[in-house]
Amino acid sequence: MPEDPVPQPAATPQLLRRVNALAVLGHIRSTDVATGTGLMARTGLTRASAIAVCEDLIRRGWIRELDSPRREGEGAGNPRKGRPARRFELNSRAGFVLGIDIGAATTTAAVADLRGTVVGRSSESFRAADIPPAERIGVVDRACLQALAAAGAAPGRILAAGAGIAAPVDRNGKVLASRHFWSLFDVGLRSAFRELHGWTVLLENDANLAVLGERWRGSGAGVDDLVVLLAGERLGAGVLESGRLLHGRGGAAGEMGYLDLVEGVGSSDGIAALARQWSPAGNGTPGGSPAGGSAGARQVFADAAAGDPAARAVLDRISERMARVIATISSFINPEQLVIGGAVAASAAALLPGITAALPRFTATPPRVTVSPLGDAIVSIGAIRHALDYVEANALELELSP
Amino acid sequence: MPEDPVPQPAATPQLLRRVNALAVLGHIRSTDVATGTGLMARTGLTRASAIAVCEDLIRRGWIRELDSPRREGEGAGNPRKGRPARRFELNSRAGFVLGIDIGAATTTAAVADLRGTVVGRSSESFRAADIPPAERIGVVDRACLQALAAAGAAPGRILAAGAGIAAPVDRNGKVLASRHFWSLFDVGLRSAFRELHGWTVLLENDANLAVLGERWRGSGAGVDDLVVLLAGERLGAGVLESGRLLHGRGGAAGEMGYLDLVEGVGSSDGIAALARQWSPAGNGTPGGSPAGGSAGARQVFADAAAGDPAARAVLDRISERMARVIATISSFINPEQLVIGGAVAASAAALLPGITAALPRFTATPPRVTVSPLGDAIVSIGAIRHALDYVEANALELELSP
DNA sequence: GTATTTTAGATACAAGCTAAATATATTGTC
DNA sequence: GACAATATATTTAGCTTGTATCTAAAATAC
Repeated sequence: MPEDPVPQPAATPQLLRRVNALAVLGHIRSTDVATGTGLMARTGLTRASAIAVCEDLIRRGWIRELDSPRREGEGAGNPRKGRPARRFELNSRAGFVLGIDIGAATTTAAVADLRGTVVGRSSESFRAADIPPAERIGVVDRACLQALAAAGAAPGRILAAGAGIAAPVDRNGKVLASRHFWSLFDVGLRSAFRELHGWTVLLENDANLAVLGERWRGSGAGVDDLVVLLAGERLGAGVLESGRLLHGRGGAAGEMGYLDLVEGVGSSDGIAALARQWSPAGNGTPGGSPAGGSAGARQVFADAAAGDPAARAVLDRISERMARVIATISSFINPEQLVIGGAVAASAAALLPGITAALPRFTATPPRVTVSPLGDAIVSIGAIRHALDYVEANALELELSP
Repeated sequence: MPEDPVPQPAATPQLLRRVNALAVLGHIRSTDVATGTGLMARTGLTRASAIAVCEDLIRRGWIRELDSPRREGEGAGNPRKGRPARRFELNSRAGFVLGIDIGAATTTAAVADLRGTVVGRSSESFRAADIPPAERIGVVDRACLQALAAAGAAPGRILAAGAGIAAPVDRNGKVLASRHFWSLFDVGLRSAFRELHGWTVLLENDANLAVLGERWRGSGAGVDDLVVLLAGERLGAGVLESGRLLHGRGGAAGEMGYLDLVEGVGSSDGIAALARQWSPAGNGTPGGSPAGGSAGARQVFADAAAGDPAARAVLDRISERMARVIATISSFINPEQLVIGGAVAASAAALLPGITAALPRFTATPPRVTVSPLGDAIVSIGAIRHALDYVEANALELELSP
């Protein structure tokens, strides 16, 4: 007999405390030191409620009260007279999150505290391409444990782990790819980490995490309609619309593999190939034989910077192609800003003027185009942000270990 | 002295009633007749609370109680024994909404009750292209008042009006287009209708409304990742991701004007032009001179249906182009389903097999492709849905006039 | 040392929900 | 036709979380 499920549990008085506590916690997180008066202003609660909520949060371990009566020179907002306010601050080491970037060759894990400060980081490589699933998860696990050791945090203190892979992941964390070894990180990683350490794993597409990271700590700070082109081994887009990640039906939003526009553009190998293809026959680059991979791509950028006209021409054409890709994105998504990130980002600055110049020819609403300052860490930083989002939304349901 | 604004008002006990009342109202809306026991099951409330909420909703005018003790043969869920349940139903004529489709040439207004049943409809044409703003709003106003008269509803009973225009509209209802006469419907329509009748106008892009309508009453019923290609005078896409409309920064998401892929495909004029361009030199179509506009397009479809090979070839090429557009959308949005709507929809059924066959060549994640059954009403139905969404979300803040 | 100012803490009370006990109306059975 | 069974309604008490208001405390300024 199938029970009628309750779609939304009834709103009980406890919901009020939950809502208000999250608002209070959010404000305390956003500021250095919070006082009752400050909380009243930002949350609309009365002092009595605000302080009751704080005491609740102290009991749960999320914040703590400072005992020193008041620091001098605290700033403009600090009144000179009156009874000193009770002061609360985030207990930023009440728990930690993991941000994991699972690449095809290497896995990087970073540990961050509740303020998002990275306190440990470690990488591990997959030795062979064809290792059994358990081994793969073992490699990821090792990177995580090393990062935890570096952070001096026990595994039990991890509140959530964000993990990015280079494959479509739907809203429920299910991996769509059937081709690669990625499919093994789906149920496998989640259940393995839950069993091994009790961790909650939030699996996401790497480009999606990149856009979260870029908005948080990159050049897209605070932009709610933001796209990151993650260009490296492959080209993927992470899309934020109105501050929300786009997934689409099967998590394949931003998967541009089939776009012939994209061909070659946006991956190191591809750029090297285009350079070979587009260069004058004999190959005019002084760098010698046109190497493939990132070395080849780097060579092209170096030659162009040195003034080599052939290399310049290659970059111009790449810029134009890139502009077309960006314009196409703008047609469907209309972002305010687009960030180029990933392995190509380092050299992408050279492409920026060309892209910006070409864009208005292809779209009426060109986004601002920038290059990510986050480098290799873009996905792991985004994974941290993703995990923190989860922790912040579920703070009152999570138990902090002492 | 700038007051510190309260971002989110504190959650007070009244919020509980609000949340629970909306849940109850939602269930009553979804069913024919609701009882206390049914509400308990769906909302998780206790009987006492459920009935208290109902009495509140009755007082406010949204629902009413049926006096007849119980209808016989009510259905399987109706128990045979026991004290008869109090029975509540939606007061579906407690208020009305307007759905307005403002086209370049014609404005159509539809009046619907709270269940979404259309109870009045009317159209008005813009006589000249260059009429002053006030006139334009007057034409729209006339269509609305005629529809209201047909519905037998007083203007004061309109709770919200959804209005669609063929231009980008951002999340705040601001029109982006500078070129057309659309920009005049921005602040103008809103303030005019507020002053004239006290109506709240929700302005939206027409394709966005179309996708809302299509999910509600079209072939995309219940699909949360849905795209509508609105093809007629122009080609625009309305995108629903996770049940939410995509706008992008300036409301220009789905504006494909600049995409050269799109050229010709998806508008009647364009199809006629392609037919002329692609037909064998002398023009093999028996329909005589290749007319432009929808007549020309219709001719191509008719010829193809009659077996004319040249016309067939034209349709094949159009199908392939259409498939490429759809595949590009899939790369960025990855919808579960894509619906072709608008003036072209009537003949688009002939293109469907070709599109469906071509799609897998261009994308790994092809959406289901269908043709809208809503015809010309697609935008106005979507506008009704949009207005109803607003009314349903703000029911407790809206005052019902008796 | 006293007034002023700012915050804390305490008390009273209101809204909304749950839970449990009691009351009521209908059907089915003997 | 009385009575049990059943499903629902209604009432009462109590809990949680708020607000509002009053009083107390602790600092600065003069």
